[in-house]
Amino acid sequence: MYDRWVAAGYFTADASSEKPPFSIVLPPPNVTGSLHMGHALNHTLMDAMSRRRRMQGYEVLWLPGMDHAGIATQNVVERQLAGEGLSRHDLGREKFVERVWEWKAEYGGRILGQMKRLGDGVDWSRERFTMDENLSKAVQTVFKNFFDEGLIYRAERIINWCPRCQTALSDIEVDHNDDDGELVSIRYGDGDTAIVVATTRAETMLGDTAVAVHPDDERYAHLVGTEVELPLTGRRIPIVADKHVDPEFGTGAVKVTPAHDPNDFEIGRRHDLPMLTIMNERAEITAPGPFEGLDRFEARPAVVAALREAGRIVAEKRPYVHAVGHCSRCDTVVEPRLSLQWWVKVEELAKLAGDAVRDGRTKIHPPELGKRYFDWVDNMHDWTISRQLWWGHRIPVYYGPEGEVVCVGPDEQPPSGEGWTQDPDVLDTWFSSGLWPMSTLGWPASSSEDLAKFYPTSVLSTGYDILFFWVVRMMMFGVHQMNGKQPFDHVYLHGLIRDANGKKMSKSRGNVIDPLEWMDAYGADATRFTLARGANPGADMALADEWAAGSRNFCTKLWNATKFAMMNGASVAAPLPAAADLTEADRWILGRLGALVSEVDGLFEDFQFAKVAGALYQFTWNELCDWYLELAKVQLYQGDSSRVTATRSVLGHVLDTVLRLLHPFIPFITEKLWTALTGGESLVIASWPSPAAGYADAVADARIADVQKLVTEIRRFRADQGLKPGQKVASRLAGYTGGHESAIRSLVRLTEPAEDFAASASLEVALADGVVTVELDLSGTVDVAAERKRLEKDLAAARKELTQTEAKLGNEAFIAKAPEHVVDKIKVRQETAVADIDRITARLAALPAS
RNA sequence: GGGCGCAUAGCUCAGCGGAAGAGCACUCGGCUUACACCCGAGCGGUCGCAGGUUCGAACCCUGCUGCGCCCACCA
Repeated sequence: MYDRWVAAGYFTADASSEKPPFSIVLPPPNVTGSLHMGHALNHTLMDAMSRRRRMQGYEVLWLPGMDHAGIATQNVVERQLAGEGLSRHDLGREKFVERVWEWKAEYGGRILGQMKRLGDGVDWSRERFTMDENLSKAVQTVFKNFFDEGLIYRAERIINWCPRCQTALSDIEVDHNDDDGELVSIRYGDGDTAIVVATTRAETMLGDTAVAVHPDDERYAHLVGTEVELPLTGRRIPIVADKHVDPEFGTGAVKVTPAHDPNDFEIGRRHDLPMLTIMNERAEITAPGPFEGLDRFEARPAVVAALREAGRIVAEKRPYVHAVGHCSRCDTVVEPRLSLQWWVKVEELAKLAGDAVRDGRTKIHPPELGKRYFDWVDNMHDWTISRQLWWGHRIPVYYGPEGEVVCVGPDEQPPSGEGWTQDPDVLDTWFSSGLWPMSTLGWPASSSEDLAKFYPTSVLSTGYDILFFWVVRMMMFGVHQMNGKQPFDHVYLHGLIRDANGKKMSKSRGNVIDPLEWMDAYGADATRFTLARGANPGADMALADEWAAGSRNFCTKLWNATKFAMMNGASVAAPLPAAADLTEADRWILGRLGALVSEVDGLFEDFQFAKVAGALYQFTWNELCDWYLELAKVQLYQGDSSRVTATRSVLGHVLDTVLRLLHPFIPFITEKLWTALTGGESLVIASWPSPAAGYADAVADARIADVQKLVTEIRRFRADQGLKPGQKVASRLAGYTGGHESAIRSLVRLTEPAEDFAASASLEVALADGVVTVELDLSGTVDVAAERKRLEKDLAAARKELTQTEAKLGNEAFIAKAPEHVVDKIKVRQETAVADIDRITARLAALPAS
C-alpha cells in the first residue's frame, strides 16, 4: 500500500502549485541511526499534520533526509577499521573519507526503510543528506559570509577535548555527571609564606603558574604579590588576587593551571600568567620528569604519592562528589585543553534568534517552553565549530606561506602555489544541520522554486530536549541569512518517551521499547495511534504494552464496525437524505459528527494531538459503535425500505467521515476500509471533512439522551435483579412518549406486555420532561432484598444531595455573590433531590416485606 | 549552584475558580446474528503536606516535602 502511495506521487510536492504551501523538514536522523520510540512519535505527529493539510488542499512538502553526524559516524567506521587491525591514519584522510562513504552506501540510512514501515508520507524525490553538494555549498557560503562579517574567528582558548575521539567538543557535546572524586589538600611553600590549596586533579599541579586568593581575604592579604615554591618542580609561582576565588570554599586558596582549566585560563588571562601545557592530546603528561608519559589517571595517584613523600599533603584525601564533563559520544572524561579553534560569535545571532520568537514570527508550542528558549539564547557562549575529524565539511580556510589566512567562498578557487595549505579540521555537525530548512530547499541558489514556495517552513516538530541544540542554531542561521525570515512559523515540542513506570528508557536499564517490535506485534497503525494518544504538548509520556494493545483493539473495532456497516449495505453513493427524512438517531449522530469535526480541527490547530486522538476514540467507540450502530440495527432489521435506505446512507456517511478524520493517525487501515467503502482512489488525496451543517438538532439530541438514560437505568436495574443480559422480560413503559420505545425494548431485551401481564417490579426514571415508570413482569423472580438495598442506597444519596444543596442555598454570602446560572443549577439539583426522596420512599413502602 | 516543570482512582494521564473524569487494571454477569482484541453492570480518590485569598479552590498565592528535566567554570 505504501509503495502504491509513493508511486502515485501523492507525497511529491509541486513547487509550482497554486495551492497554499505547507512544509515540514524532517529533523535529520543520524546516518548511523535506527528508529527509536522518540522518532516514531515525532514522525507520527509530522505525518498526521502533513496528511491532514494535504487533505485540506495544501501543497504539502515533508522533506526527508539524514545528518552525516561527524563524530558518531567517524567512530563507527573507525571501529570497523579497528576490527581489521587498522586505524584511520593507516588509510590516510582521503581513503578514510572514501571508506565512510562506502559505509554509508552499505549500512547507512537503515532508518529510511523503517520510516516507510511507519507510513511516513515524505517526499522521497527530495531526500537530502547534509554532505550533498548543495548542502555543502550552503555550509561554505555561510562560513564565508560569517567570516567576512567577523562572526567567525579563530582563537586559542580552553576547549572541551575528548582524548579518545581526539577532537574538540562544543559545550552541548559534553554531559556533566556527578562523579566521585577526592579532594586533596597540598601545601605550597614553607614557613610563613606557606599556602594550602585543595584540588581534585592533583596531576595538574605540574602546570600551575600561580596560586589565587580572593582580593578581600585578609588571611592571605600579606602574601599577595609574593611567590611560593611549587612542590616537585622547583619552580616559583606568584600569589595573585582574583575575585573569582570563593573564600568560603576549602582553604580559600586555589591553584591556577591556565592551560588545563577554564576558570584558571580566565584568571591567567587577567593576570597575564604563563600558560603551561603539561598534557598532550591523548591526555598524557608531557612535563619533563618522573611523570612524563603517564596517562592523567595514572599520574594523579603518582603525583599525590610523590607529594606525600615530600611532606606536602596536609590533609587526608576526602571523598568529594563533583560535576565532571564526559564526551557525549564515548563517555570519556573530557579534558579541558588550551587549543586553537574556530569560533562563532553568537551574541548578535542569538539576539536575532531571540527576537524572532519575541515578536511572534516563530511561535513555540507549548508556550511555557518559550522561557527555556530565552534562557538559552540570552546566555549563549561562543560556539566552537572546528572539529579535529576527517568526516565532515572541511573548513574552507587556507593558510599561506607568509601567514596569510584566506577564506574561500563556494565559487572561488583556493589560492594555489607553494606553501598554501587548507585547514585540516572539519565543522561541527550542527553547523550543517543548522542550515537544514534553507539548504534542503535549495539555498543559496536564489532561483530555487522550493525555497520560494516552502520557506519559511510551517512547523518544526521535535522533542523539547533538542530545542537548544538544534532549533536555536537553525533560528540563528535562518534569521540572519534570510533577511530576518524565520526558518519556521511554529515550533512544536513534544515530550520524551518513558517506560510504563515513567522511567527514562535506556539501554543500560533494559527498559527500551523498540517501535519495530511494536509494529510487528500490534501493527504500524496501532503503534502510531498509541503515540498520538500520549502526545500532550511538552509533556513526557509513559508507554506500556497495554497501551499498544488498546490501540490495536481500537483498530479492530473500527474494522469490525466498517465491516458491519458494509455488510448491511452502507453506502456513500447517494447523497445524505435531508434532515426531515431521517430519524432522531440519525440526526443525533450526524450532529455529533459535525461537532467532532469542529473539535478535531480546533485541537489540531492547537497541536493537541492527544486530545484529537482521544476525541476520535471516544466518538468512534462510545457514540458510534455503542449507540448509533445498535440503534441503526433496529432500522436495518425492522424498518421499512425507505428507512433502510436512509440508514445505509447515514452509516456510509458517518464512517466515511470518521475514516477521513482518523487517517492522519491510522493511515493503513483507514485507507483499506475507505477505498472498500467508497470505491474512491485513495484516502491520502481525499478531502478533509468540513462540519456538516443542517443536521444538528437539539430535540433529537435530548430524545437520544433520554434513550441512553432509560437504557442504562434499565440495564442496571436488570443487573441488580440478577437477570441475565439476554433474558427476555415482559414490560410496560408507562409515561414514555419519546418515540423510541421499540429501540429501547430491543436494546434491553424487554418484550411487549402479554395479556396476563402482571407487574412485579418497577423502576422510575426521571427524564427531562417527566418520569417514566418501567414495569417488569418478573413472575416471581424479583429479588426483594436486592431491590430494597438498591433503593436505600439511592435514598441515602438523594438525602445527602438535599443536605448539600440546602446548605449551599442557605448561605447568604453565596447567594449574594454567585452568578445566577450557578444558583439556578443548584436549585434544580435540590428540586430533583426532593422529588427523588418522595419517589424512592414511596417505592420502599410499596415493597413487599422480605 | 541556578532555572523550569510535575505531584489527581492500583497504573498512565486529562481537568486548571463553580456538583471529582478517561483509558488500563480489578469485581460481577454475558459466546445478545460487526467485534470475547467483545458486550453490559460495578468497585475505586479528604486532587502530596501546611497555611492564605474567595461566597466557593484540584484549579490562584506563600511555605514545605518528594520526584523529573535543563543549564552550570566553585578548585
